[in-house]
Amino acid sequence: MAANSRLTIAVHALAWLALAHRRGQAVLTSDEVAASVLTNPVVIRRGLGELHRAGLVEVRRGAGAGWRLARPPEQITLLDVYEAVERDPLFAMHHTEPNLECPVGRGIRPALTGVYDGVEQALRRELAGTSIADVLHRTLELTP
Amino acid sequence: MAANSRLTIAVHALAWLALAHRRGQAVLTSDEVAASVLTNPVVIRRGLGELHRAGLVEVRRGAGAGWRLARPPEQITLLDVYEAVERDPLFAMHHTEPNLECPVGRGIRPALTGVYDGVEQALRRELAGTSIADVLHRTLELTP
DNA sequence: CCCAGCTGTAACCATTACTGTTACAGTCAG
DNA sequence: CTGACTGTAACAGTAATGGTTACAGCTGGG
Repeated sequence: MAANSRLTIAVHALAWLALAHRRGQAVLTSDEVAASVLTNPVVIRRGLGELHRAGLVEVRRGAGAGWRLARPPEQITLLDVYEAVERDPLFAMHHTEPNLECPVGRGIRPALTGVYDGVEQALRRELAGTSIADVLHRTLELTP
Repeated sequence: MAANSRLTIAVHALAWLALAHRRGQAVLTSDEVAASVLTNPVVIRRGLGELHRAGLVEVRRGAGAGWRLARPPEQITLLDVYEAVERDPLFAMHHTEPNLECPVGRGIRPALTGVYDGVEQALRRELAGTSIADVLHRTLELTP
């Protein structure tokens, strides 16, 4: 499925913002986040930009600029993050329309749409059950 | 996520095999399946090849060759198909290992692995609840 | 009011996956 | 033996991703 790491990068950045805030550091620059994720700052700015558009983080420009969470980490779920960074549906339909003269070709798309919708709902329910605060908690728990 | 249509193609092919069998046609060639999906027969042979490796379909070679379901469509779930055609996990980790000197970089991977596993389990449960027979039923229901 | 320091974004590259296509060797029922 | 079909390699076009450089735009603090 050519899985991407955007959700991982975004959650990592948010958890790092949450921890920094708890430690008294109001904002982090894209360079500072990139130093934890170990990637290029532009990749971080792109990812945090999507989260900003979704209202999950705030950004200050100019001197003393940087990023911070727009609301407490308990109130940001992985579903919020998923919706912010993921555009495509889980499963794609046929690239070209199937043969409508075949009974299967005619009815398969709406039938699959129903099933796929159910799967996406299940995935969303699961993602909604975990917050950035939960992730941070488990992260620190695992590395004493 | 660069979603692909392999699951869709595979389910379409299986539903078509199930219907053809019900109509008295023992096997279908890749050309016949391709005519319903409207794609190249090689694409079908590739897809059905994966299903064959997973034991979901049987194939006969030589003259009078073709494909058929290895077991009744009620006993083939979309989870079976998903596992046969999808290799990558739903969400990828960082491409490069994060900074282990950062507490978040150190613990984020196992923390996310736990969450991602839960999501995949939810997705699998959902897929396991639908069989090829169900899909065929809904397909024909929607196109009288 | 200016400037250092940072964001936002365009542009480009290498890599990879997917779909579609041609070609051809291997297989086997009749 | 042969025709019909499978299995698979090889290749092309398209697209997404992650990484990188470059640079215009913004703004708090001096």
